[in-house]
Order: sequence, then C-alpha cells, then structure tokens
Amino acid sequence: MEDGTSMSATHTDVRATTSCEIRDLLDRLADKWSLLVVELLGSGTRRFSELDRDIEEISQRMLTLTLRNLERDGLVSRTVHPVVPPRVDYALTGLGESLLAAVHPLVSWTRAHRDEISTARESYDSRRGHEGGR
Amino acid sequence: MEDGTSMSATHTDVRATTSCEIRDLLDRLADKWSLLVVELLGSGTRRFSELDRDIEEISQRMLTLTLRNLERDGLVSRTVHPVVPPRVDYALTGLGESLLAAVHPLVSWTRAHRDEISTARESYDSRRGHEGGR
DNA sequence: CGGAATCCGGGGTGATACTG
DNA sequence: CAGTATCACCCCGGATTCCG
Repeated sequence: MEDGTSMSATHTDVRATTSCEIRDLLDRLADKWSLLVVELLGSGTRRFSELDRDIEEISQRMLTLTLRNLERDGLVSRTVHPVVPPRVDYALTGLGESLLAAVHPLVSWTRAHRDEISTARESYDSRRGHEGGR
Repeated sequence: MEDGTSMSATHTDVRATTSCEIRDLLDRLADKWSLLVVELLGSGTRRFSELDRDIEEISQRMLTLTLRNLERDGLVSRTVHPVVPPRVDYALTGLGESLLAAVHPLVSWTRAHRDEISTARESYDSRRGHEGGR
C-alpha cells in the first residue's frame, strides 16, 4: 500500500499529496453504502431496523458492516440499550456531522447536474452506441 | 435495478429522494479512480501517458476505462492530435470543473480529519483488535 | 431485535500481450 | 503513444441461517 515512492518529487508533489488524500477518501467512503447511511443519520438518530427499512435495498449484512466501518472511523456512534428486545441506536458523531457537511456540496452538485450528465451520456452512447456491445 | 417501490412514501420521502441522489453519485464516482483522475485534471490538461505516470498504481486498462466513463458523463474532454506518435489530451469540461469544486470540501475534510480518523480507528481496533483477524 | 457466520456468484480490477 | 482484448483473480455484496 504505502509504496512511499514519494521521491519522485521532481517538482512540487502537491499532486501526489492530493492524490493520497483522495485515495484515502475513496478507500473509506467509496463503497456502496457509507455515504448513504451517513446522509440518513444526518437527519437524526436511528435504530438498526429503521436504517434497514429506510434503505430497503441494503442487506442486513451490508448495513452491519457499513455501520461497523463508520463506527470504527469515529463517524458514527453506537448505543446499546440494555432492554428486551434489544435496541441499538446509531447517530452521527461530531466528526460524522462535519463529514456530512463536506459531502453536501457534492450532493447538491449531483442534483443540479443530473440532467446534464444523462444527456451527455445518451449523446455519447448514440455516437458509438451502435453495435450492441459484444 | 429500478425496484421502483417508491410508493412506500408513507411520509415525506425527502430522505428517499436524497438517497437516490447519493446512490446516483456513488454509482458514478465511487469507483477506485474517477475522482482521482478528476482531481489530477483539475490542475490542467494532461496526456494519457502523463496521467498514467502520475497515478502509477493504476493500470492502463483502468485508466482507459475511467477516462471513458468520465468522458461519457461529460466530465472530461478527449482531444486526439493527428500526429505520430499519437497524442491524446484529456481535460476537464466545465461540468467536470464544477464537480471538482463540489468535491473540494470533501478533500479538505479528509485532510483536516485524517488524524482523527486514524486515532479513532486504532482505538476501535485495540478495543477489540486482539486476535489478529482470522 | 440486532448481529455474526457461512456460502456463493458476479464483476470490478490487475497483468499481460497485441495493435494502429 | 494510446489504446484494445483476453484471462484470471479477488473481494464486494446478497441470501440464508443461527445466536444472545
């Protein structure tokens, strides 16, 4: 992982540094569900089953794994209530909320340019769409 | 794909809507390299081989695929110079630049909280780290 | 109810070789 | 130089089952 070959800094390696940041970011959040869960928790504490229901398409397994990772990174807090039946609440930590804030521009961007992207995509596809793939 | 069961809108589906945005976003950019390439192109036009060298860990195959996708979505422009040897330049489109701007807060966030996350992670691991995985 | 363990398939990803 | 094609691998993620 840490190839560390940062000696290739012929010139300023601001690029390389930024690359690492992004790599870091991607490795942590570029999975299928993390940001989604963070976004949901942004509107308040939720129980496991609530998250499960709200996302629907997610499997319990992935919800659990996602929450674990987020908890591990200090983005989400997990609170177990010693009652029967068990009740576990998840919420964003301060760190998680700051992430959510940082993500928001990206969400807005997606919303704002969704159509543009669709158009570009269709245009591209029709240009070479043709021969049904294989 | 489109399970489309959006009829479950018992109450306001603002959440669901946002979820879709994020899903959209993730499906498009949450791969291993897209954001990285966008970030690199943010500092100016680059040739294929330059990108290849700058990222290093990426394979030609993935660089090609990534660039194709970005081009398809209208985020990156591709310019072929009819010379020998071939020269192809890649650059961000206006749309791509706007994406970059939207991503920047996230990059800053990562840089700012990298340590916090590492700490949280180590703490979490040491709490249950124990038995070296498997 | 919340979660862990297991099994399993698909596809995203990498390495390599070939082409224009 | 800038790709494309093919193969093989690995791991993400879904379905299911069992546990406290």
